[in-house]
Amino acid sequence: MNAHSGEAAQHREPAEQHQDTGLRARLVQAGVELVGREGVQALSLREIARRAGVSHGAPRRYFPTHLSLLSAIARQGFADLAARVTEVLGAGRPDPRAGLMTLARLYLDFARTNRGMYELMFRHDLLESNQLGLRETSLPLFTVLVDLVRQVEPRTEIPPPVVAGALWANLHGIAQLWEWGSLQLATGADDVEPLLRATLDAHLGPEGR
Amino acid sequence: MNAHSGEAAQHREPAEQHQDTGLRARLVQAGVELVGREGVQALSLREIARRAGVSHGAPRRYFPTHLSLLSAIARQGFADLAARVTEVLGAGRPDPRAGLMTLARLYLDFARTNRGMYELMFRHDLLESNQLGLRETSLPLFTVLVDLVRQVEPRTEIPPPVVAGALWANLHGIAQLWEWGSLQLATGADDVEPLLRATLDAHLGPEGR
DNA sequence: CGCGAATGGTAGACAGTGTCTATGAACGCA
DNA sequence: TGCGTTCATAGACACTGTCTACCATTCGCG
Repeated sequence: MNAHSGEAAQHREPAEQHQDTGLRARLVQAGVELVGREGVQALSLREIARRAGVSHGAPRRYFPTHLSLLSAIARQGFADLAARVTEVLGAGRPDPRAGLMTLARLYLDFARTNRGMYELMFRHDLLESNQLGLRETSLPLFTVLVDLVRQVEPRTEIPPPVVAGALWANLHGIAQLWEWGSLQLATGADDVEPLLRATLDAHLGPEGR
Repeated sequence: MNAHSGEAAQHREPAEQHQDTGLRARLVQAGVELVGREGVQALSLREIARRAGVSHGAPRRYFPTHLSLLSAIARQGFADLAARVTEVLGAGRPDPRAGLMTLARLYLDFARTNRGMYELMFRHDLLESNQLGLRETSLPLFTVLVDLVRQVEPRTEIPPPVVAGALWANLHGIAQLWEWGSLQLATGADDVEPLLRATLDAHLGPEGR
């Protein structure tokens, strides 16, 4: 990520996460807070600039277009998600099956508690999808998923990347349809947990196996 | 100014599906064509009005807001999808498993060939989600899915609606991530078919079973 | 020290958007 | 004939993203 070593530290701040006073970082920060508080539709360029305390023309020096600013905000979201994953999975994790369950729950939880950000992260019409550094941010996450799948089921005719892809798509679909309310309406459920267990059982085989 | 001289709307029209000259239908029609040709972002209220040959204020009489017009367009999309499903599944139904495969393929094919419309149909920020008649349009489709699931696997501890919900979410996720290109990038595949088969096998048990 | 230049932000213009309101044309019906 | 309802037009308003002209610092370096 990053890709912008040139910008970051003019003053060599001691890397304490607090206040990178550069406007670039302030804009992203303002965008992150804004999307968290008011959702994607609040992320107009001018409003972000307002929250950052600058004029509407200021962001243009760092982000040539609105989409590039939104992309930077979304990139922050991917980074946060990845951080949570490594934080949770980094600690000793003997059982890959349990790890996958944790990962799945984490994914859905992230989508639920960061609605706006999650929506932004998958609104390809708002992002520079084909730009370097965006999908690449979510790729290592996917390899983590593939590795876990490979561990939990080393022998099957279906290649682990395909299983992982199907599982990811399933989680993504659940996150989206659940937030939308469609799944509640369709299945009559009010808790996503059974759906989640059914999904993991489906892709990985039943728990006991 | 014109728009009225050449247009006398009361000339009989034999109810053949052709040209319901009412402005309301013309606007929806124009929107459907527009989203099919140029995508969701082309669906501005003023552009739709332009394509329908009326002023930008005209739609307001039939659709109080932009979202209500977009909702009507999306509703047309749901209707088209439902029509395709009943058309394909309506004929002799020998094997529910094959029926589900057909349904799944149809779903993905619809999403692929009607990208803009499919995107619109699930852009809840562009639709009056809690309005009557929208999610209800997709509900019968879901019951069809549940019925097929119930037939193919009558005994399992997981309730058929849950299996159907997970399957639907999976298809939706695949459609979305595939169209975005994420799944191709992640799995390295260039054909969605293996993913589709793996998904059905996962939720319904392996083919032979 | 001094001065040109680069850096980083402001402010205004422009076309486009959704919504609202005032206006007016055409028609049905008494 | 005249009135009222229906239906579309046109303009205004507050936004939006982009572009461009303009300053104000600050820095490099003679």
